[in-house]
Amino acid sequence: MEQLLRHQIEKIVQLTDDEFHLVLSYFSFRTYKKHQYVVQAGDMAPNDHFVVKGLLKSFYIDDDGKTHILQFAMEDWWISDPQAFHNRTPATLHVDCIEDTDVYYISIDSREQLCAELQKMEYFFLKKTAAGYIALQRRILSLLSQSADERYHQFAQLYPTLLQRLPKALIASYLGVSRETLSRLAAG
Amino acid sequence: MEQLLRHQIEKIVQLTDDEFHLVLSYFSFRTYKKHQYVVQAGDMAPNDHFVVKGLLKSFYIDDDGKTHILQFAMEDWWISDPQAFHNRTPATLHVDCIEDTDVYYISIDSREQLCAELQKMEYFFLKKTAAGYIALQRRILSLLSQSADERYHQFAQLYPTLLQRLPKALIASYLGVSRETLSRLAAG
DNA sequence: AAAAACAAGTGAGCTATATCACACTAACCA
DNA sequence: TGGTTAGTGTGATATAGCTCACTTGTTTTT
Repeated sequence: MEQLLRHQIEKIVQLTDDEFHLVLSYFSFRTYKKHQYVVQAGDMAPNDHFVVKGLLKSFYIDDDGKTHILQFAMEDWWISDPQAFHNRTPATLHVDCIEDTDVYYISIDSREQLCAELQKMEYFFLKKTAAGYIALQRRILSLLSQSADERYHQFAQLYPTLLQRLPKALIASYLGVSRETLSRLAAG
Repeated sequence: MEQLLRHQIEKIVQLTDDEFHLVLSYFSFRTYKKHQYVVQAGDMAPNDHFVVKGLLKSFYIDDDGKTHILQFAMEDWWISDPQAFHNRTPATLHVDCIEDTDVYYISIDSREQLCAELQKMEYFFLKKTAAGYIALQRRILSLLSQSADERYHQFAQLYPTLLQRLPKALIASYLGVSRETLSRLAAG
């Protein structure tokens, strides 16, 4: 379970056993039930969460009360309200659990202490954030250039696991398509 | 001119004169003419560019030959093909100049050496990348939840300078709207 | 075991935005 | 300095995707 986190870090920087135990000491572990909220808009949300088991989503509720999904996170992924996390401001997003979920989480303060103590962890977080940035640019490009149908099929190809584990209505909300339209696309 | 770069860094970390000269020694300076390419899709593009003067765009050309603008950059902004930069792979985006432009640029290798030598610069780049990530999330949200009209007026409010300096067709491409539709929105 | 809530599909009509076509003006450059 | 190209506006028509309304099957909940 810890190994999942260690393995993820070691894709980018190598750690001795002692170093990994230092890293781990800055994290906490927690369990959530399906439907439980991890972050609520309006509250402070100073933690970033590494998913060990389960499935979550982060989403925004707009002025018309419509829900828009920004991110899913399953095993080996991270999730938070990044703005609330980095700027220490109240959350504007919600994060909740689609399945029973286990996470390791770390506060922004702990993360900065950890990076000060173990320099290569700052390199790790920099690489991780840059990779996230690139992924978001790709998603913007797909929203700008692809039809609903193309986006759906690309999603299906890219995340076959999520396709199975998620209700279609959530995928629709992530892709920026209505439930009904996605249902018609999925058929063809 | 150097001061612009120094000032931007010092919004996040403080530097002594010696430290700033060290930082600057890792950058190079270059001038571009309007219409000149800074990055061409297919080429290696290992540099990130800090704009001292001028205006640029990064864009993707899709399979139908349509252009989609990912980013503009004017004074005090950074621009690159992030994927090509971070992963040292050939570019998939183009970057070119909308006006005559001056930049300081740094290669990924130089940046990593600089961070190894001056730890707080790694903190600076981490913060900068995180801020960029948050901005992209906001843009995704606006693509998911807002109408063309709302996106245009939000852009106009957020970037009044760009509104004046850019041809409307480029703004349309950035917002994911046709030139004609944007022209009709701009009127109302 | 019944009732309620969730998930998925589908028809009918509507609307925001795209596309195509043309006109006009201003800016650039040979 | 006159010809070409860039920028903008606007009408007419087409269409992808939305909304609303209903059905049916499947999990949860009690």
